Amino acid sequence: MAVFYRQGFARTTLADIAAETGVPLGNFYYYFRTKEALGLAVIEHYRTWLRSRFQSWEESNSDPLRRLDLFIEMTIEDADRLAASGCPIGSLVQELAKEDGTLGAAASDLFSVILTFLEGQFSALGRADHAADLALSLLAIVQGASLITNAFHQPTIQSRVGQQAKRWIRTQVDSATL
Amino acid sequence: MAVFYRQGFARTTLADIAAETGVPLGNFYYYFRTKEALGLAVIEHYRTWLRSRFQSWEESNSDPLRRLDLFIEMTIEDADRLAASGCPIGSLVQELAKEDGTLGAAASDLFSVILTFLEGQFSALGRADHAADLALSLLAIVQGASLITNAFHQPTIQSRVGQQAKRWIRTQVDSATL
DNA sequence: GTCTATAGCTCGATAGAC
DNA sequence: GTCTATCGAGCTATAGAC
Repeated sequence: MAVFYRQGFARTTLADIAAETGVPLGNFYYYFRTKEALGLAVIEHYRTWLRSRFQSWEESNSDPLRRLDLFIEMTIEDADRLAASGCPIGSLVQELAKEDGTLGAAASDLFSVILTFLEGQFSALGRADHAADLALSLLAIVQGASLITNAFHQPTIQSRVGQQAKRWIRTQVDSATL
Repeated sequence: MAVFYRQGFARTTLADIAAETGVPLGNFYYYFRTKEALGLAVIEHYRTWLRSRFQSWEESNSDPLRRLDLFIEMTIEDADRLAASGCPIGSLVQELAKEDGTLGAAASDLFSVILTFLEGQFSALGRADHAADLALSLLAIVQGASLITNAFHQPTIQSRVGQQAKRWIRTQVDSATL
């Protein structure tokens, strides 16, 4: 996962992973039939990681607005990694979306998991009418921020855009409360 | 440019370009010393294209708010291409940002060109205080939208997020006018 | 300047000893 | 199950005829 994240999927060779893990090259093909299968396993890991993250937020926090803040703050706390290699999920989606097939669909499905969570929070905040649009916009701004953060290798960008996103959410929620 | 855009830089071979253009493989190395030099030429083309686009908007339209709308509408009109292959500039930046060196820096510089234009419009709208942050946020939301649009291959996503972005701009500008 | 052929290398995947 | 050696395909880049 670490090597795929740092270098991207296509640019990472099995020899790279073998060197970093100490696992001999041939062993991978005992557990994974192809490099694509290895990629699918990584995507599956991200999926379960996302689900457990969201579940823990929903259990430990009853305020939907606070949960949306946690989502944004997570990316701000990760800003150093984002500046170095971008969002691990976003760059996976971007790289694999262009090639059709199983891998691209599996990666894109990670966005569905995120969108479902965000939509739930906006609905709970009284914006069930446009929850889907608001979720799309929030995911877009966070993903775009991490792309720019990575492009300029400047962690502060993620934080600056993140603060704007928090303010934007409040304008959307306040207009519903009125 | 078309093949790089559809397939990405790394995944595109010179044989692909030769097949699509009818230019024999060896000829490329008469005009470009390496594949990287060919990539730099493509980036340079995008840069001049961006500059002429922005200049034409500034000449034909005196309202900065209208110019920001034009920027968003451009991505909406391009939604079909975005759904198929993502933003040509954004995917270039994403792919090349991870590898250091000339190519990544040149690609990221395209974002600087866009940000400078957006910043100018926000400043003209009376938000000189936070023009840089607003420009970052607008670029982020448009780039993120195109990533999601591409991930799900659904052109409508770009339009839905674009409308949200237009509304967001107005809330930022109105608060300055008050 | 244009084109063909191919060198030199790297990668994913496999064979087969242990 | 673990590991080494290597095959075959495909890539960038070059050599050299025209």
